[in-house]
Amino acid sequence: MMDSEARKRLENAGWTAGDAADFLELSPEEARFVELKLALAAGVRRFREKRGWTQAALAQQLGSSQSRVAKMEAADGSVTLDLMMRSLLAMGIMPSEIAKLIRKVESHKAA
Amino acid sequence: MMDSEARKRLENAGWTAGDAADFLELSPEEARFVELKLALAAGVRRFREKRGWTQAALAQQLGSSQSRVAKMEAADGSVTLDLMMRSLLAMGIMPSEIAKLIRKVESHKAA
DNA sequence: GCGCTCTATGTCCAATATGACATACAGCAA
DNA sequence: TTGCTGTATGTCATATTGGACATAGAGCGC
Repeated sequence: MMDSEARKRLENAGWTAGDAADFLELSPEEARFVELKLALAAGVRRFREKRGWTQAALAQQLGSSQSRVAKMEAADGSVTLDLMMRSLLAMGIMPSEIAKLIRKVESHKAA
Repeated sequence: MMDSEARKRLENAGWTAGDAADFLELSPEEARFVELKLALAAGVRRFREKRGWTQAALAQQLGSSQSRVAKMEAADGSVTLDLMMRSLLAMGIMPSEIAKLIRKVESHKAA
């Protein structure tokens, strides 16, 4: 019931360090969700830099702010998947590319 | 392939911010974002039914409620991608399967 | 050193999503 | 018909996310 919610909130407070695989207390679904966010966050940064855009430029494209973009790329707990997806789409990334980012998530799991 | 169906559901979901939903007035990014949600919503329903779960059962797994699951499957505008992703993961769907759902969301007819 | 640009982090509060609840509807069986 | 099960839809109080802003840090050329 509240178990996953509470734990998610808890983890959100300090999950910016390192690989998602070391969250030993997370259930597989929770771990995958976190890894998903990390993968998309990394994707946003990668594509943005590839384009030579600043965070402020992407923010403007999104109608958001530089600080939000920074948090997003840091996979801050206060940033939703929605914003990440919108960012990728705002950079013209195709769903097939997004799918690639997601497909990579399941690979590394044991810890 | 499912353009008209997607559009119908989109209209049913009351998707645009202002007037009656019209798919064709959305920018390409906005349209892709909506289609992404539609695809994931359909995926949630498909996998749930495949498993023989009721909406209430999935809701319990999620720590959510039947009404929210119903809205989610209807791609209601009040439901985030986060909840959809969590739902898929809660059903044990692998990221590679989710990637498949997303990969299918390629471009629709340009305005 | 300074100044400039880009990024990180933290705090506001308005906007939005949330679960819970009520209730209506659809289908089916007795 | 009634009763039961599952789904749809609307509302609401509370929780969470949003953009905006301030500010600090990092890197770089001068």
